[in-house]
Amino acid sequence: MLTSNTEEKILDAALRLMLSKGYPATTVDEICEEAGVSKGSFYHFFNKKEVLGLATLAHFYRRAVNEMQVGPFTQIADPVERAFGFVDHIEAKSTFLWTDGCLLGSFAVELADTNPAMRQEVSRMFDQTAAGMASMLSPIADRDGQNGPTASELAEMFLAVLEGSILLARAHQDPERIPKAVRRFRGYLEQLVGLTG
Amino acid sequence: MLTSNTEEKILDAALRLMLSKGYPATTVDEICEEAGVSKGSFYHFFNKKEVLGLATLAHFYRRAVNEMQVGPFTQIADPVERAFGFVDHIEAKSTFLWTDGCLLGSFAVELADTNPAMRQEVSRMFDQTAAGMASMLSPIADRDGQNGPTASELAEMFLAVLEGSILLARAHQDPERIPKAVRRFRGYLEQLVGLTG
DNA sequence: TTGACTAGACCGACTGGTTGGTATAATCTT
DNA sequence: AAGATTATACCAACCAGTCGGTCTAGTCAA
Repeated sequence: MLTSNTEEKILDAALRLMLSKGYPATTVDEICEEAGVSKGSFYHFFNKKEVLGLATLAHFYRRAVNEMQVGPFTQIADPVERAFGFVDHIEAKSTFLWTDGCLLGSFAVELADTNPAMRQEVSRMFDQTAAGMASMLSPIADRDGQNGPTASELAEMFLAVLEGSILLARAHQDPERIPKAVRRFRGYLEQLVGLTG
Repeated sequence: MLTSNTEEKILDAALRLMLSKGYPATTVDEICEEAGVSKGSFYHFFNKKEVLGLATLAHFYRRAVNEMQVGPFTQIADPVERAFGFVDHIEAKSTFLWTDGCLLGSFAVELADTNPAMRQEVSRMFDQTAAGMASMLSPIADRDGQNGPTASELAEMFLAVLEGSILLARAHQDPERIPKAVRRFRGYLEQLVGLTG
């Protein structure tokens, strides 16, 4: 193999553990044990725990972005219907993506005050995600006159509903709360287009 | 003095540190230093770190519940107007309450998988808060026929928007996102009553 | 009033175990 | 051989929690 799979085993183990216990509570020794890799190997690939943290964040984000962007909704011609198709797609993928939590949210909660580099990276990823959502939802915002929310406001609200419901789902040990929250947000969007349509 | 203020100094320091860095990353030594208290005193009042964690959670929750329940909106006679007054009150208090984060949310993210007692307590507090919100918002749900969301669904959505926006505000270091999210949620409620009113 | 006694508040040195990180040697792969 | 990779032993710093003991305020008998 061109690139050894040790690095990926470490990333997968780190992702699992950090989602479950958070960044500070996840120890390097634990990651090595979970990945079936020695500590020497670990520090060969990641010279600091923080480097692994950023790599794990990117690992999670790449996967999530891909899952969110690839779906049948991309084939829908009508912009408004495509927007709703996008929301339905998020709903369908939500438990698979976030049953164990969202690493962006976890890092935001745990590291925003103490680790500027990590906070900035999370902020950048949230902005990028919101921008993608805004472009998908803009047909709905456009149909709703001047008084309604803008596309980026809709995206920000969607993100907040998602992150909030992921958090509540963890607190209640009930992953189904995430798709339910997405569906309720869809109801809000339906009202928006219903007002003028 | 009948009861020393050492216990409260410890609780205040613990709240500040745990909001900023999270539970696992906050050390007992650090709390003692921040509170200006010796380690012996700490373990005189709290025999385990987990006991302090639960006490700090209760400390935060008591304060938040009080801030949320006491406000001019309680004087409004019309139920629907009172519901909107409640949302406005949350908006007004939101930066004061959650600029540094929400301990329920932090603990949910960090401890849901590893500390069952803590997770259950957070879950209970969220349920109680949602119940209070549901009773405030039920006049809006009632006015919106059978197809619309129930009062408890509105409350769950409000909670998700709040926790989600608190998280995003931390990620972006922009506390103003919280009241903005609350106002957008208010817009959603306005649409709900506008449909049949 | 005074002195013996008690209970709870408080102190800081200490311990056993864990942490992130390093040094060094062995083992693959080409 | 030679660089890339992996394994093991190890370190200083730090962690939660313990321990023996001091201090202070109050109680109560004489």
